[in-house]
Amino acid sequence: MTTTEAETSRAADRRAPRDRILAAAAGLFYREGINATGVELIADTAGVSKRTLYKYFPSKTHLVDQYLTYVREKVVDPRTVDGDDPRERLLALFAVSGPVAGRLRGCPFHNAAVEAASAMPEVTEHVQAEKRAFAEAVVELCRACGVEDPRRLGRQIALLYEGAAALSTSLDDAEPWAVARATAETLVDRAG
Amino acid sequence: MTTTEAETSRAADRRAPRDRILAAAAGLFYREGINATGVELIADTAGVSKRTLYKYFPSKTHLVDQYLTYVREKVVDPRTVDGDDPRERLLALFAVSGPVAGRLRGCPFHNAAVEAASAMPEVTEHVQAEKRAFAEAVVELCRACGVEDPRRLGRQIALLYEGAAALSTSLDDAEPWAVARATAETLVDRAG
DNA sequence: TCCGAAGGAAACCGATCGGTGTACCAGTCA
DNA sequence: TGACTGGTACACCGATCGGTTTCCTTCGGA
Repeated sequence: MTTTEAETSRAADRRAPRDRILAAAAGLFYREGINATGVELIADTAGVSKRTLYKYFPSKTHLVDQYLTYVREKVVDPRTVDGDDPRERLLALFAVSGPVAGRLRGCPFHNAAVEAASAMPEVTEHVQAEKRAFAEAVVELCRACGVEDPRRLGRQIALLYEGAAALSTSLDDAEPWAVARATAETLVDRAG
Repeated sequence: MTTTEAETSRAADRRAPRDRILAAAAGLFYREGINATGVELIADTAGVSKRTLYKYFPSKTHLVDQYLTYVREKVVDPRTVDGDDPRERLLALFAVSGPVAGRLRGCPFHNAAVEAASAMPEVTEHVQAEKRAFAEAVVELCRACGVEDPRRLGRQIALLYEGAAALSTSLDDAEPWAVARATAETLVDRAG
């Protein structure tokens, strides 16, 4: 008991702050935007002093970068979706991601790329790599469906995904996700 | 001669500054991002003093709003594309807009919505209205094509357009535009 | 020739940003 | 008990932002 407490407290106290900071940053960056979120607010939200934040993340840009890595593991990812039927796994991409209370904010990676613009080029590269990996995973999933031209279909699906994320944000309406799913269904069945 | 000179000089001197400011702001907002562009840089680029800029635009937010109005008239717009064949007019949407030297920056409206985020809610509304009008115009074009379900096809085309704009930005590659065009072609012919 | 409005240059303002430096405090181990 | 470690609280820094004000020049019209 005491040993367990000691262990967890040691381990938790050493790792918890970083995770709390990352979780706070993720929520704020995504909902409020990267440029609109100051490091002080992140620190306060995480229940941590600014000094500690800068101990774990040498700069805001590093924090943004780690945020993207962090969010990749939480977001609907073709490599993460499990199930037997590859067709179902493919279409599962178009389930509106998570219980999005309030405003739809679209793809966090694309948003980051837009906000980073010419500043923070490392963020731009990170997003680029992520999008490439995503498209490749979709192609792989299409290959598992046994369609004739998985590369072609995969790019189409990725395109629909991106369009749904973007348009649902601009319109603040989830309908594009449904349209995208229906269109993807059509394309998949046609390509079979 | 003198009257003409006097007239043009009067008219030009009174309207030129505003247009120059708007043009400068449009280029900078689009290429460098809205938040990353300061009003001082806009004024300098337009060859105008900050004082004059604030004479024509009472705040940066107003300038952003006018920028969106301004860019709508310059961007490929389904209501603007002329030609006889509605099918060709529809597919013309997917020509990469303009001679985009350097980085692809996607849809200026969507970018503005992302950058505005929770700040500048009037910009968000402006973008929302624009996207709705755009989608409606695409549906109208689909109706002119005589397809069975123009609403459905129109939303699909609008989705592909948005996806191409977003994905080409994230990947910094124009290929999504070609994929979108090809997919649109397939959908149009299928829906005929 | 004088006048008055318009505009340019630049200082200035308050706020906020990312990032540091410092002094203090709570546990832990010897 | 006493040093060490990691964290907090908070003032502080320089830079930059959106926006304002002041002073001065210019130039068209009576």
